Amino acid sequence: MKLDKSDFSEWYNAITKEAGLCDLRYGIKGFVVFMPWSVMTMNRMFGMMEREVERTGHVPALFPALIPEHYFMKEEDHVEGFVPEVFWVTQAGNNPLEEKYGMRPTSETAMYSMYALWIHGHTDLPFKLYQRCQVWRYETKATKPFIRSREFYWIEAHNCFATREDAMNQVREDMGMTENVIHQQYCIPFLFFKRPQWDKFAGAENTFAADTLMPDGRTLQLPSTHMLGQNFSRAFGIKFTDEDGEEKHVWQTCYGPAISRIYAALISIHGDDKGLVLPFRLAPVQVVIVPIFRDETRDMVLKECRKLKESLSEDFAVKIDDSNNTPGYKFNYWEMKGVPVRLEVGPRDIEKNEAVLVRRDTGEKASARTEELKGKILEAAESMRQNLKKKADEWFSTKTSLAKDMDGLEKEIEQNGFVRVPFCSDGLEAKECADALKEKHHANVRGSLFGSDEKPEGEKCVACGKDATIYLYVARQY
RNA sequence: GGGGAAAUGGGCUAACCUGGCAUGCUGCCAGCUUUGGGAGCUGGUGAUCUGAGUUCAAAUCUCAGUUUCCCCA
Repeated sequence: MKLDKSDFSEWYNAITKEAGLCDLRYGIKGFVVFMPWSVMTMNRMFGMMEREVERTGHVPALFPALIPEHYFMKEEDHVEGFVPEVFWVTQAGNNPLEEKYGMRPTSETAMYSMYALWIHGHTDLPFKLYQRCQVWRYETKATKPFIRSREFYWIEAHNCFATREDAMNQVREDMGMTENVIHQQYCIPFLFFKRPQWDKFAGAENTFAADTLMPDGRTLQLPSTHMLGQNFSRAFGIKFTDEDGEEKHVWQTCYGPAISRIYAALISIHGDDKGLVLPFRLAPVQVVIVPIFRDETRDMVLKECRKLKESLSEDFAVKIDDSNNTPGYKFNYWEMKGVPVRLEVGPRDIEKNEAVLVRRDTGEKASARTEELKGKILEAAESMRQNLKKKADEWFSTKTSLAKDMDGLEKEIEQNGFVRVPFCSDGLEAKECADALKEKHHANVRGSLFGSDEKPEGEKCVACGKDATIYLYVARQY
């Protein structure tokens, strides 16, 4: 099987099949079977993200997957935004239900109906809860495994605070978690944008989203964190008595890293023409031992491999490939799977008390003394993490360009990536301008760069030509 | 949301135009054999997406459905 990443769409379809990540043959549109190799990595991703979420004071809970319609309808904007993509349960057994139940597309309305019962006083705050679950959305856009499907797997954290300021600090903490895990550990680069008003989460005051880029230059939204203000707390009656004895509505935030989608970015950004390249800590098999033997050396070599596996298993996920395939086949197979470290062990190595260590990212081979292997593997693991991150960051940093007018935008958007443009506003009144960009250039406004206070001076909006007040970033989008 | 293409053993595919025995590779199973970059031989296993229509006869023609892929919004 020949992979060619220069045709990303083909590469992506091929790798999901060849590396055994998912099976599209289930037969319901947008519903995909995730297979062990992807699930094992996503489990590790979940684990790291959950540790981070708990480190920052969140506790876990699990809410029902079904949401009664009347919960769903409480917050007006939320209804408008989400109802078109809800799957509804209308019948149980042979009996039609009196009230239909929505399969959660996100859990605000499920969780906040309970929050209203649980939160009473300021000592209950901050209130930080998360759950790991799957959600369902009736997507009308083209579905693609992991990138966009009608059922996906995520973590959602839902927090309540006494003040707007506390809530805004949570938004910043969410961004920090995203940096710590998704950038530092998954080695995926992104920019945080403040979404324009016409593209925020349904029911939120403001939405901040981490956008990465796929190899074809189109952007993919990773976690977003939302400043909900008091929209939901008013709709659901989540109130607390403050120190001053006054009853107030809580200020809320929510944060949603979609692990299955982040996985799509992970495999796409790091993969190459030989297959997946997995960061060491996310690999289901971190070290694969390939024994090399002839008939007469077979038993001896396998015995040494087992000894080696035993000595390394305490620290790493190790597998011996003792199948009857040839070494070349095994090399290609495990490279396709993205296993970070391969150890080749044959009679020549055993004689010298060594093993050949091969790292997946560079293909570099080096012999190492058996007793030094653990250290060498740890070294390679850290070096690969840094290398993957550096490579991805460097590529990503070249993918933002500038344009001052439509002609410039037309030219730059063809190179793909983000294009920074002067814009009249990011308020609702500028939606028409955004629609114009979408129509003319298939370019989506992603928002203003968070934390940047760059102001255009004397520049005109690329769409309407009025005085520009803000720089926005646009990109073609998944 | 609009348009196009496709669907044949587990995977890839031939046959489809011009209706009549379903081809090859790969995988899988068994045996032999083989191992420092995708080995070989022998035997075996396994398929026309679903439903309707036309016809003596449908993988092939017609219609509908489902799913997948591509392009546009």
